[in-house]
Amino acid sequence: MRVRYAPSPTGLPHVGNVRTALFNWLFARRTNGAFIVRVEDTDQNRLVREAVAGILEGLRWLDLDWDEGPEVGGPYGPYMQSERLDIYHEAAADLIRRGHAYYCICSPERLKELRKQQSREKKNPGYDGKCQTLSERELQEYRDGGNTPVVRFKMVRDETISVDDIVRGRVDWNSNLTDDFVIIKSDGFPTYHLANVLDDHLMEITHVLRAEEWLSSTPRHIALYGALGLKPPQFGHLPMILGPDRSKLSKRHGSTALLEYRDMGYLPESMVNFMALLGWSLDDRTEILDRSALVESFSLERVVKSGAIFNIDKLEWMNGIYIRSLSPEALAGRIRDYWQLSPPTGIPQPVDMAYLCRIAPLIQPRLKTLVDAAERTEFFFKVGLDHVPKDLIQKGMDAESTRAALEESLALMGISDELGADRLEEAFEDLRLKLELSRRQFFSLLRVAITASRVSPPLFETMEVLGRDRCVDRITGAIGALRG
RNA sequence: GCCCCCAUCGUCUAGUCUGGCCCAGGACGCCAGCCUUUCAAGCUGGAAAUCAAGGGUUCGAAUCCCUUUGGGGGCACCA
Repeated sequence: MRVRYAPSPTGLPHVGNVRTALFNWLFARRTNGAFIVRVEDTDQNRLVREAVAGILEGLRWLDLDWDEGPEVGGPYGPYMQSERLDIYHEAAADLIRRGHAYYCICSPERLKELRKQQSREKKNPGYDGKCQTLSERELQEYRDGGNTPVVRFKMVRDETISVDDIVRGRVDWNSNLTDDFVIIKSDGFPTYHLANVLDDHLMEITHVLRAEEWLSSTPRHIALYGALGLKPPQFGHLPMILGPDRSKLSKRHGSTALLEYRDMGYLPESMVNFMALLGWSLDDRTEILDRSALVESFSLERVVKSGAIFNIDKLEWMNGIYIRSLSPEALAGRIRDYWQLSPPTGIPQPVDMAYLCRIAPLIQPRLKTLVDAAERTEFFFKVGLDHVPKDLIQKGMDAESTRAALEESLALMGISDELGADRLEEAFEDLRLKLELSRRQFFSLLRVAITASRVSPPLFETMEVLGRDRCVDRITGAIGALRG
């Protein structure tokens, strides 16, 4: 099996696009086939130079490796369509020679006028075939004027074109509903239809798995394969990914580009798992499937037909699952890498990895994304904390009793060595009984003293990781804040 | 306007081919409880779908047939 991902470098690919790439990749890996990346850069106007790099970076982030394509090459290259123009020209010339295509010199103005008239008359928009009867002399005159004609495919007439789509079953079209479409543009570049069909054949693609938006141009492709004397590949039109309003996903729906999700602190493994479940499922219960489980179980038979809304709440949940499945060291590594990508304001970089590895298990169950790591861990790194007296003073207490409790705590820390969480808890529990405070009162004020926040990871584990000196500093700071 | 695709909880989906195990299962989210020094996590429970609607076929239909409605995609010298 040979499948391909054929992005056009007009910008950063969005998640729908990448989901299609993922399904192709999964199918290739599942069947021990080949996954090919081919860049469809035939539109010179919309071309974005850095786009190819962004596309490949996205694939690498998700660890979707390609067997042939940019950077890795392969026996069917080049894999950039802009480097294959001769192939398209030759094929177009052959189609013209055999009467399947013809030159067209109609101006954009005439085509626009034609469409306007057609919509006025409530007829189907489409080229009327005027240039089918173009004479050699007219063509020559056009060229002498410094113009380059386009080439149109002479669409077959009075036929039923059908495809046996892998996910949709059989679909039929009346060939008369498709007009004579352009296959070579006036700038000499092929249109998608020609380039795509030719390359899929030349690269021996066996299965074309693409989004449903392509379904309606499939009759053109099949007609093209026919005129070229080629056997079409198998087609499978995948459901689309939709915005919350159920329309085709686009920029106006907010974050749609794949790499934005990396920037928002999502793990690539949760992206892969989540996207795989958009339009595919294993069974009636399995939600968590890592890449190897996906490769093992993916099948086109279980792809659904209807479009799916990208539900970020579920992604967030799944990201939490994957974060919790990491070892503390691995999580610390992810956080460090993420901070390298977008440095947090309150935490000096580079960060002490040994320390971060001890912090990691404390925040692990509390993270939804890697973004959360900064605010959750900031107090571990800060030198002077800003204690808010009103947060320090608990219900049923006043500044004086709070200060007294902190003084006692400070004394307790002062006499002890570095202690583990369990020993700390025992010691402070004894102190609490002596002070006749409730657990809520005492541990809450201690928590605020230690972290300058009412919310934190478990208190004594936090204190253990911070170490005696930092704890002493913080309690001292808290006492100072109460006085000021 | 024309062509094509699709239709199960708010969302992702299982079940549809091979009618009965489905007065519809799971997950996210939501609500409640438990755990608990905070916040999470975890555990338990709950609300949530007249299976888009209507008509058939059948002893029996989410599943088969017909019609309707709704949604989406496409109709470029864009992909």
